[in-house]
Amino acid sequence: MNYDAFKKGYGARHKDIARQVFLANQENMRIKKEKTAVANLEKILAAVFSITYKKGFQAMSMRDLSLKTGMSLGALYAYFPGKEELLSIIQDQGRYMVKDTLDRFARQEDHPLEKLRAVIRAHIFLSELFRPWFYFTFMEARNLKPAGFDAVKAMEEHTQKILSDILEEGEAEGIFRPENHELTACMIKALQQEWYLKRWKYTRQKITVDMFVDHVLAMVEGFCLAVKE
Amino acid sequence: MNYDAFKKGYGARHKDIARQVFLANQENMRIKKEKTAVANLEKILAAVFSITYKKGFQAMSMRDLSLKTGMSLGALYAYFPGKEELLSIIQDQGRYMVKDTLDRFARQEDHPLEKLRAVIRAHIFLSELFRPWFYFTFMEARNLKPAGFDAVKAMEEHTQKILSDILEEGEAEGIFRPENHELTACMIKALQQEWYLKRWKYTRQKITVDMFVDHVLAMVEGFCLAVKE
DNA sequence: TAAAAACGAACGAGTGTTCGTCATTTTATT
DNA sequence: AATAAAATGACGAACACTCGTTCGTTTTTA
Repeated sequence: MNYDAFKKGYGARHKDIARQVFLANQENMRIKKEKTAVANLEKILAAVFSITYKKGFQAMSMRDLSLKTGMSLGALYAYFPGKEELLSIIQDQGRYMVKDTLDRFARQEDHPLEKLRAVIRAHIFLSELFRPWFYFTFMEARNLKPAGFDAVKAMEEHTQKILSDILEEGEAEGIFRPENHELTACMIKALQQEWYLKRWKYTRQKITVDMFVDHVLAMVEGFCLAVKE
Repeated sequence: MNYDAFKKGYGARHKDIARQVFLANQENMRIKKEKTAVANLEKILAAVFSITYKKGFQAMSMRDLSLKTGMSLGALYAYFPGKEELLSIIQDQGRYMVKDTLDRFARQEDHPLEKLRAVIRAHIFLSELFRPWFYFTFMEARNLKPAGFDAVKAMEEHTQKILSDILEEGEAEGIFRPENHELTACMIKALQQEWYLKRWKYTRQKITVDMFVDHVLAMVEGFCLAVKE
């Protein structure tokens, strides 16, 4: 599966994500009608990503956000209780998207090697499709309150476990070499993260997602696969 | 070479780094005597790292810094022209340390495989020794002005080239497999960065630098080494 | 003509930075 | 060795500004 195939198969678009955000936080919003809420949330999210990509969430002022969205300060506060809560809302949604997708792709395959490939691919392709979300989630995690940051850590360890479980399973079947699978899972996660943390580099070097994914898979398989005698 | 050996062999300590910072920025400081300057710079740097690790540089106020260092607001401004310049000073010094060390270790070895190992090890061990510098350099890079950020990009590509050159050289000698060495260099850099970006994870899982380095090397060599017939 | 949504001036708290003043150390002179 | 003079460094109140947030009002929608 390449990126285009993934993109077509993966239903959700930016508007759908905005709708999910609305439904999940409806009780904290003063906006009643879904249509207006979703449309404006989409504008707000896009503006947040655009502004914070360059200077970070802390440095983004509500006036920046007002200017970028074309909405007034007062209007913005109808969509979220405060700046800090806006951060949590985005982080929560970002985590939900990743967890939901990875679990889904892990269940689709049966053979450990295919499962490993599917999960690694899904993560990188998803991070390409929702790059701003991924970048934001990583870079702004430390601005969360302790409870929020704990959720980030838990999520990191959850996705790590998905990978190490697959490796474990594959070792039991004699497909993968015996190794420190926890550590290998960490390495895989590091490689995945590279893609959305340093996109400027790959854009400049004209390296596509598909090339990147293939290289990651080659590297992981070269290390993990049991040598055939 | 393990971390302890690296640590002993690597001369510079925190005080020496503070001295380098003083000598490099002496003309912008109102402090004349080296001894006082170095002692206070050490306090300032430590305070900056301690504060920004949790909330980032933008969110650190000069009053936070004053409180943590025990120095008055007025005194702080005798050591750097302004908050933004303080950021550049730390970033510049961080880059200088990495470049200087990597170039040194690359020159020490002759055989491509040994050179590759030495450079990878040196980078990770250095990031362990000066973890706050590395974390700060990565996380606060986007707060720099365009010129500063360009320097960061150039540095990233310089260290990538050190690695890809070694791989190229090794391929010519038949030691390494023919591959997209640029991309492999990127992967190696991603693995190295993982160590200082997610230290909390490795501390919790009781994984030492030496274990981490060995795993990275095993992975890289498993992928790069030509198969012996 | 209500209900819903958007508006933006106003508020108090917190920001980076300056500068006149004071304490301390070094140098020069007796 | 004692003292005066000069240089150095530290201090923190004060300034102009920006921040997140509120709320009474106006505009738009149904």
